[in-house]
Amino acid sequence: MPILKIAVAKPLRTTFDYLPPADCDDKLIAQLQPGVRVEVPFGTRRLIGVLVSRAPESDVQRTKLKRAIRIIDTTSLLSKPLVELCLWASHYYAHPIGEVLTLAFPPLLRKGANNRTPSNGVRLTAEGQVAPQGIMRSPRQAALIERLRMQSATRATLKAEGFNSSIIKALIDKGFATPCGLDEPESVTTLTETRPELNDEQATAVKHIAQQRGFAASLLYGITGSGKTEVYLEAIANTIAQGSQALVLVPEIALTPQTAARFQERFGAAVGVLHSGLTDVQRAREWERAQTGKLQVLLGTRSALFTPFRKLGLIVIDEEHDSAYKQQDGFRYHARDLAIKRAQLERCPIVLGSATPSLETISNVVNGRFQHYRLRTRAKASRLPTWQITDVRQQVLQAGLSKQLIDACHATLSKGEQALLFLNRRGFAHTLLCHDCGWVAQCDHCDSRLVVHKRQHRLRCHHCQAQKPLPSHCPNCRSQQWQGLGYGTERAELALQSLFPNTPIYRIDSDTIGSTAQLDQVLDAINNNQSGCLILGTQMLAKGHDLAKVTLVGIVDTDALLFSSDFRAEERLSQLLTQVSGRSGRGEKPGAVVLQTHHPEADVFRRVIEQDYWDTALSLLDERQGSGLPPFGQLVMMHADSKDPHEAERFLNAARQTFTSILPANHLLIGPLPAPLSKRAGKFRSQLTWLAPHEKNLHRYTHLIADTLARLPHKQELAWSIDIDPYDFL
DNA sequence: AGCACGCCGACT
DNA sequence: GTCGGCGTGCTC
Repeated sequence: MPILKIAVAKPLRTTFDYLPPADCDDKLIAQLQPGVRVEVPFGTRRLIGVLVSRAPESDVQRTKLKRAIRIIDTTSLLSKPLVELCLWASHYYAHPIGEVLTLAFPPLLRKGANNRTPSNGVRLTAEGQVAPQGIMRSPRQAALIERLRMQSATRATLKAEGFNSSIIKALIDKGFATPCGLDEPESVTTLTETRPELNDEQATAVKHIAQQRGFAASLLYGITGSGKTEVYLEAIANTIAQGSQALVLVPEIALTPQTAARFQERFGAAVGVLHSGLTDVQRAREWERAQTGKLQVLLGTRSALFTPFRKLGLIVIDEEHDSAYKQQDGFRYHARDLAIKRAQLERCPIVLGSATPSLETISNVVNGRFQHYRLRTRAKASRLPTWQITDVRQQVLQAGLSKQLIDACHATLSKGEQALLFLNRRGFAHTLLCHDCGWVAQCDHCDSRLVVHKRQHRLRCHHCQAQKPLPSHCPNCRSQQWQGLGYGTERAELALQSLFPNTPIYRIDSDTIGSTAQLDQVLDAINNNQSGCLILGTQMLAKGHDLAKVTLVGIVDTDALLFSSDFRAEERLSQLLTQVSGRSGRGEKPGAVVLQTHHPEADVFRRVIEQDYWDTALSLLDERQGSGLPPFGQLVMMHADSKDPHEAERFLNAARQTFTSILPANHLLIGPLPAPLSKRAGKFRSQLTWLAPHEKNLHRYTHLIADTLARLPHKQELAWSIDIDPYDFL
């Protein structure tokens, strides 16, 4: 008796064995592909599961086996490489298989809804698949069955092949075929004539990518404004010309209507866009367009990686260094790393683009696994900015700004140009302090201070949802002598308004910008500004937005990153400084960067200014090698949290005991230590770090570790998770 | 994760 | 005497 191994969308790390539904014959079962959805009884409930594999026998006792209720899909809606990717990812990240496979379906289909609304296509049903003898006396119908067994087709196509609608109808009436939404691929409507003129470097990259057959990974390393997007567009055009589809991933914040418009201008209706703002119906539509081959280009964020394609011919990862590609909760995958795996499975090229590539990627270039194309020329012939480091020690700052920076702003504005001030902290002041007794406003649920948001008249925690009104007097001593410590963007904006009373000031942070459309609007307003303005913003500004009139960038305060315990802090700071400074001087005018710091002597500043990013990264990589940290070893982080102050640590301690006996001596266990924010949202958090040297069968240990954690007795309220290749240590 | 089974306190 | 608290263990 054949057995169906089914994954259900629950945090269970195994598949479950089922007997086929009662009304299915063996031939049909033998044809079922992995990825097919199956409804199954599970405990007391019914669930939609996904077929992972078939097996002749089961290890489970015969009496315990249940029958599946129904097979939902006759053919898998997920492509074969995508199913393989899910299985691989579940294994690599030690994440429950059912939850990974579920991610590959749009929400509408997870509940078992039928994919396609009946439309102009026809495909065989389960009964039609298994060569029914009964209709063989109708040769035309038999021929149509044979035809459809090759591939489903639209009615128009079938008609052209000589099958009139009465034959099709007869098959449908007998239940051998069913209508489905198999449209013809939409033609690429507008391959715009006004292609940008490519320079030699761009043309070389495009040419080489076009020559790649099968899997090949390339880094497109180009400074800001060097025209990476033109290379993407041209490479995609080549892919489409060969009848294949292209997938483009961008970080969440970079997926603005502006970005989408750029692809749509070039490829018209052949472009699909997946982002967080879509409704379930819209999402299912784009998914289906990719799956059936109706779209040629899919532009999306992280999760778009799990979209099925009919024929994937190219993957592009823009801003590949961006940490937004790493999912930070639940299924903690890295979309860039998985994209590389997917390209291998799809046997297609992948292009990673960045002005500041990650050390992982640079390492792959150095050891020859990745091709490397460098774009040195700035598109508009503008020069790199000049740097000025300002020592703010013992200086009296106004609005958090040094005299040098304020003067530079005045000079810039007087020329009618724009200045961008980068301040990576939201709100008014990061701490509310009572001047008379020293009382400080703390979050009740986290181990952190509340941030003053003056306009909203509230205190807000930036680590959980907690907020409360600003107190009128100190709860400790009744004093009303409040002091707000530190400058957030809100406070800086107010202060700037009095320093520059006649200058428009645009503040860009997650408090002022609610949607990508809104961001687009503000960016448009800035680009249309004629007489100079100030732009004040957080991280949101560091990304590749085009601000052509900015000639001065002020980096107000990044000193916190100098002392971060994160081993990637210096890499990140180098990337941040390079990216932010790249905002300066993108037009014809040269740019300047003013960097404020309490540690002007720090190595990282010298490197970023004197060397180009590549050399900085090579030095960092060298240092990384000595420590055995990624990419020279593998890091795994185990998190636990609980309302009980000690339970999480107790749990991880017990885990560590077991691991010590499992792991070889050259593996390093660190902790358990309190998480950097040891109390967050009312939970006490602890973490155990595992650093392993690279070896072929590392995942074997990973699974032993995950199984150990799953088996370890613990209180109900304790939650644990495992993070392979962690990015954030918060 | 759910959901059921299971053994101890305050209510119709 | 029962309703229900959430501890623990299973789901093919």
